[in-house]
Amino acid sequence: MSNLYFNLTSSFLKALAHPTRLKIIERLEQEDELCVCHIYEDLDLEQSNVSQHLKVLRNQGILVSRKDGLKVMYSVRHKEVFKIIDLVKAALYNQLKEDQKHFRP
Amino acid sequence: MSNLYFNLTSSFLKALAHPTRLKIIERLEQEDELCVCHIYEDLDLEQSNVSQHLKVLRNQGILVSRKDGLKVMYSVRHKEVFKIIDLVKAALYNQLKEDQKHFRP
DNA sequence: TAACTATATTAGAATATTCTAATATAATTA
DNA sequence: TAATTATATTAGAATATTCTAATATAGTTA
Repeated sequence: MSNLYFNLTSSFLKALAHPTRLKIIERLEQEDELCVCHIYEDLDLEQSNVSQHLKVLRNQGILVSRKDGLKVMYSVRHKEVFKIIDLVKAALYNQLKEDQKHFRP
Repeated sequence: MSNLYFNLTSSFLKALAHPTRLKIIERLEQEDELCVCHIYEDLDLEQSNVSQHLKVLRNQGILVSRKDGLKVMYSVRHKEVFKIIDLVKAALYNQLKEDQKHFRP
């Protein structure tokens, strides 16, 4: 595999690798499409901070946005993203399950 | 989902999100188990740099190591990791394919 | 046990990420 | 058109990541 591939892949993963950005993506799995105002109210975060995180995700092609009057509506571009996060969750679950074994009383 | 879950997930993703660490994991998919010396020679990197990256991956539970004389052998702990990276690759591929459409001459 | 080999750790500089606070932009409505 | 609303951008401080170079540790062999 080429250097380009490793760089693109790590950039993609880096964009996902932040608690706030994962929360945004989770909300967008539940709601399909949300305006910025709903996202930062739901997550109880600063508007500018959420805007910055949304920019990271959109720049990486993970989210798309469209204007709707004053609002900007965001949504996940490709559903694969949800699958990736689910797999990470599964991997973490298996790791913790195995770690637990070594602590049996 | 809890804050703990988002933090664990983002830590896991962050550990994967580096070109060198992705290269290490790719080599370990081809070879199953490798000593540090083979890894840094293959990737043409500093020994201490590779040791640091291996530490990140092991701390996150992505790699495991065992001693074999002077050498330390590393391997991927759970194959799910390969699947995660493959899915990222697929997502990137689909994104690029779609981007391409908008540049048709 | 001294020298050697493989790996790990540390310090510190360079760079990148993240947040807050302030400000800018763009669309809407009075 | 002025005020309002929703979002984006910027500056800059705080923190985190990454690399190199030097050194430490641990196991092996002469």
